[in-house]
Amino acid sequence: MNDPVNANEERPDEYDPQEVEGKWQKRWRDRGTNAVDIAGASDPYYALMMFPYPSAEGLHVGNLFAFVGNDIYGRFQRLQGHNVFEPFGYDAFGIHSENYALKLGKHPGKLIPENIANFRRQVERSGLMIDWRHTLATTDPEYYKWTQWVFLQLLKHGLAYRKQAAVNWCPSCKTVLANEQVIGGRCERCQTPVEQRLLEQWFFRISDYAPRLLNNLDHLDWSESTRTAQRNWIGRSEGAEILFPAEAADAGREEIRVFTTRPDTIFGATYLVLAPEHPLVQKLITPAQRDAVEEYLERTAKQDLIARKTSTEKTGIFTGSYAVNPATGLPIPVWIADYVLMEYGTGAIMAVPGHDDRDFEFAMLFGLPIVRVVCAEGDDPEADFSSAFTGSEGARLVNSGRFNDMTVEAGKRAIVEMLAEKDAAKPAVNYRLHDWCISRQRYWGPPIPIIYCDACGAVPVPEKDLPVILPYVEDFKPDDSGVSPLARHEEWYRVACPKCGAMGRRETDVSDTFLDSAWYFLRYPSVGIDDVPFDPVLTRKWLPVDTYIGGNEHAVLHLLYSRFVTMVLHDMGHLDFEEPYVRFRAHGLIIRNGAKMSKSRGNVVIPDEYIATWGADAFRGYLMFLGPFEEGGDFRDASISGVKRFLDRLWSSVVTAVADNSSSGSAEHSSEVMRKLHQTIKKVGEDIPRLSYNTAIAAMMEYMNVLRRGERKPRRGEVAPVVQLVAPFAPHIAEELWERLGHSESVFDAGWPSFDPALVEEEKIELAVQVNGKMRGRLNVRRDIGQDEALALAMAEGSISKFVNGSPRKVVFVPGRLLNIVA
RNA sequence: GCGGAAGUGGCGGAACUGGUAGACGCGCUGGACUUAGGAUCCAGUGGGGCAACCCGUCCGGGUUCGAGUCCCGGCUUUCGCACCA
Repeated sequence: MNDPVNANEERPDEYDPQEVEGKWQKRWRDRGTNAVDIAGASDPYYALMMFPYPSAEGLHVGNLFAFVGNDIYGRFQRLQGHNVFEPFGYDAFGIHSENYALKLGKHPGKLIPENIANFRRQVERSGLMIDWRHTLATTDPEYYKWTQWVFLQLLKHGLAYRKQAAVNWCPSCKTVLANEQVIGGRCERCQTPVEQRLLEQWFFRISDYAPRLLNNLDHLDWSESTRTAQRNWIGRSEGAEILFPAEAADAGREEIRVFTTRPDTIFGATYLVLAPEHPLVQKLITPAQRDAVEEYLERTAKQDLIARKTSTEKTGIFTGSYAVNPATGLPIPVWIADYVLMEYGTGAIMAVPGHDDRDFEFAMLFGLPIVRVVCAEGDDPEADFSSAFTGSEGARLVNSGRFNDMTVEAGKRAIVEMLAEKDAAKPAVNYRLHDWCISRQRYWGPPIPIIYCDACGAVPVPEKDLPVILPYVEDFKPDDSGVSPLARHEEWYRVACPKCGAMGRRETDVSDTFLDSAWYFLRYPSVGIDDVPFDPVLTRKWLPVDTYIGGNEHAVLHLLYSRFVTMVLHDMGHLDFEEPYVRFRAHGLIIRNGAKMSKSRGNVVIPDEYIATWGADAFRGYLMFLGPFEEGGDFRDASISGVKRFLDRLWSSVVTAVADNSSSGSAEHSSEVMRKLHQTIKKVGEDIPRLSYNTAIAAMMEYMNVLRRGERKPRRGEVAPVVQLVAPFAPHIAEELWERLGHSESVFDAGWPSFDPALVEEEKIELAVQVNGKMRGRLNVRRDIGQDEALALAMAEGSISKFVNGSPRKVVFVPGRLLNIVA
């Protein structure tokens, strides 16, 4: 590796990143360069980055990649004249921190401040334009006081409720997980198979907001991939709810409600299936079947979610009862099977084995009848099945009485209409989105502000009594009792009921970390204000967030929850907007050796050593030059040197220009250099808003190549604008060079250079000449050359005209670009 | 299985609405300056051919004067979701 310190000893004016960066970081602190006038800003711009969980390992390149990408954007907006607010904070509660503390045998309350201090050091060393007066940590009582307040607002408006529910339980983390934290039946954090448990939990009614959360997506300026992920997660399905009359085991009449997206296939519904947890199950078991069914129910109840959700083989049992298919009037058996989920739809389905893969598999296994009711064009309606036919395009209904020959779409409408007349069906919409379980049986989170009283029930802690402080306890290790470690601390949870004064008991669960992060962006401008969570005036000035940049791993978790909380606060009148982020861009992932960075793979890159070797500016530039910001890239340190060389050359060009006093002022400029300069200003200014950072850097490199290959030394006017262009990427060197160019103010207050559109256009161009679409030559001509003249010039070239036999049949001319002679 | 994104030199990647494929960088080759260089500077660098030229953007078709870009079919990689009725 090269050694900038030694190099510096030999040549005093050599670029020494450590010295330059240290100098400017200190000066930014001393001068308050990055501080924003929150109350007085006239042109506010809120450039938000996702706040990190302050891990003990410190900031890794994945974090830094995202932060730098946002910082460049923010600094660019500032150079455009905006008052840019770029705050930073810490998502410091949660299982991450707690598990790590447990591993070390330390208290998270001690560990987190150390980690935060380390993060801050790293972030400052990286040169981010952070206003440190507006930092926050979710673990700060001054912050989580308002997290608890948010919970109380939802409770007050009936959007928080408590229910006993089968929840995802991670036996390793010993806690309940949200559906979003279960990946493929396993715990998101430790990959342990998740089990089912019944616990009393607090839920938020996010499913009530499903339609709005879905519909608003159409109008948000967000990365398409993120919007698609949210749409899929919300999972809207349109169909019908259909009633199947059934006779219970005791001869009573029952109705089984099913949800289907394919009402057109009802003539093929040859049996019904209930989820094992379905409330009608007991009523439908006939005496003859009782033992077998009870045995089955017991077996499925014990089974953990992973076995149930990922098992490929179907299991099930006949109840002994029959229901009536309202379309055919025929009796069909009612089965129980665990492939039907109680959480979705009505917990019961009409099985159409001819046209659903799962039903087909089940019917084959248990010998249930399979009827074809939809037929692709040209297929034989009476042919045997080898698999379910699930297609619909161009298909027609068959074996469906008077609906025969209808298309699938027409059949859907007609059949629901027919059944609706008998009150046996109605159109229905279902969402996959479930209510948000926010209870966590852990220690390291904000206590849920509820007090249970024998007389009054669940009583909210009065807002004036917030925060409910998380007590410092040494004994915070979770156990598998299903209750929080706080439930072992009677001195904490025993408290008077706020309503009646009788002795009550605090809720001992804490809330989900995602609640902490669901509203943090509202707090930043108001940090330091302690009587409201977010000041109405400041909020109106700064929010919603102008640009949010973050990882797509939060496409459905954090981004959906924060949209929900914002909508709720809007509906309550606390906010005058209902979407928190006007513009969201997902950045790519930095991988190493083709794999995602992770501690277990041992391929995590810590920025510190790179910054120590190359400087923050070169490292920032390298991260951005790696590939398109929205796609990420493979980290390989080999090519950092390219960016460093570019900065070295910029440095020496400016130093040379400054030293050469003779050329200051209005010296004549080479027109080639000036043209390239103006083209570069234009390109960089267009690329940054598109987050096309890699091509912006390439453009600056190109310009520097033109400049240094020129006949004479670079002059001020040729280098000063580059210092401004490079400033968002490499802020320290830019400040230093800007100062050396004789400016006393920060380069970030110097504005963005403008370009002369007339200068951007080349007057001489290379016109591409093709014959029959094949490249045959290039003509160096005036930009505004006409077709006839170009053709004449082309035909005069022997190397071109030799491909043209006789006179051209056709000539295609694209002015300024290309001439194609079709012979 | 469903959904998203993507396949371009030795490598990372450029190429806005179809119009000069390979910008920029790494690496590599040669040269200069040097006691030396893993520093710096200069030149070259998709493949084939002495050359004229020919071939080249995952594969196969198609549209077009012209396709990396558009259409149809297939393959591969990758990231989400996954018995959602």
